Amino acid sequence: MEDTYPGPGAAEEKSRCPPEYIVYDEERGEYVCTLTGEVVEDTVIDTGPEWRAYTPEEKTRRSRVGSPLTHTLPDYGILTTISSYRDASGRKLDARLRIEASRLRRLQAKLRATTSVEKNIEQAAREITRLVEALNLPRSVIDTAMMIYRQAAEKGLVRGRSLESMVAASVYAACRMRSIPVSIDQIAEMVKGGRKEVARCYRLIVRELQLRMPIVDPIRYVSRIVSALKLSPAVERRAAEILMKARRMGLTAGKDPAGLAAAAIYIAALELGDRRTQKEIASAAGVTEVTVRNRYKELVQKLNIPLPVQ
DNA sequence: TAAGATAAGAGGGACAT
DNA sequence: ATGTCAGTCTTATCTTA
Repeated sequence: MEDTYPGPGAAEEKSRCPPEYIVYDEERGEYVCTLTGEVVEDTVIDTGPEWRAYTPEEKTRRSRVGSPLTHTLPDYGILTTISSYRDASGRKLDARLRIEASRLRRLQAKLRATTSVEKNIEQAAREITRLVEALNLPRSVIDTAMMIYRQAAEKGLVRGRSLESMVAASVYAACRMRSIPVSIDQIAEMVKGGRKEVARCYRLIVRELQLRMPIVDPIRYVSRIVSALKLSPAVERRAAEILMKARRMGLTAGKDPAGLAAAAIYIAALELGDRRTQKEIASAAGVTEVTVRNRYKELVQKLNIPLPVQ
C-alpha cells in the first residue's frame, strides 16, 4: 500500500550501484558499493564541510585528535553577527567591503545552520539506535538509516516535522532498502506520531532523496510466517512456488506482499493437509482476514488451483 | 466456530482543472 | 492548489456451513 514502485520513466540514478549495496566504509571515509567497489560519493548530498562525522562511533574515534568534535565546530560560541554596513568602529563600509561583508555574513549563517543540523543528526543517531535495538533489527540498519536521515536533514526535510517521525521513516526506509521484511506499523507504533505521519515522512524521504526501493518480494515474508505458525518446510516451498507463479502472471503488482504471502501459505497448508485458519495466518502475517481472503480467492481462481474437498 | 459476504471509510497515487 | 477517480486495505457486522 505504501509501496512506491519507481515508474518506467523514473530518472536513471547517477550511480549504477543499487542503493541497497551501498555502505559506508569507515576505513576509507567513503560510501562504496559492495558489489563493484565503486565509490559513490554522490549518493551523499554533500553540502557540509569535510569534518563531519557520519556515525556516533566515528565521532568517538575521531575525538583522539583533540577535544570532542562538537566543541570544535567553527561556529561554536560565536554570538556576533557580521554587519554588512558598518565596521567595528561604526564607520560605513565602502561598496567593495560591503560585498565582502555580506559574503562573510552568508558564510556565517550557513555555518550556524550547519551546526544546528549536526546537532539534530546527533540526536537522531541516538533515536535510530534505540529504535533499531527495540525492534531487534540487524545493527547494519543503523548505518543505513543514519545515511538516509543525514541526507534528509541536510536537505532540510526535517524542519517543521517531528524528529521522531523522521527517524522512524528513515529506519523504515533503511529496512526497505535492504529488503528486510518489516511493516511500517511495527516501526510506527514505537513512536508518538502514528502510522500516518511516519508513512508521510517515508514517502517524502523516498521522493526527495530519489531513493530507489527494491520491490519487496512476497516470498521474503513466507519463511517468517511459516515459522511463526510452525508449518513444515514443504508448506514453505509450496507457498513460494505459488507466489512465483503469481508473479509471472502479474498478480502481485500493487498488492500488499504480506497479504500475498499469507494467502499463498493458506493455500499451501490447505493442500498439504496441515491447515491453519485464515485468522491465525492473518495475525501471523500482520494483515486482516479479509485481505487473506481476497488474495486467496484471487490466487485460487487465476492460478486454477484445485482445492482438496473436505 | 471458521469462513464468506457486504458495506463504509481511510489514505494515497494519478490525472485533470 | 484542489478535486475527482479507481484501486487497496481495514473495520465492522451479518450470514452461511
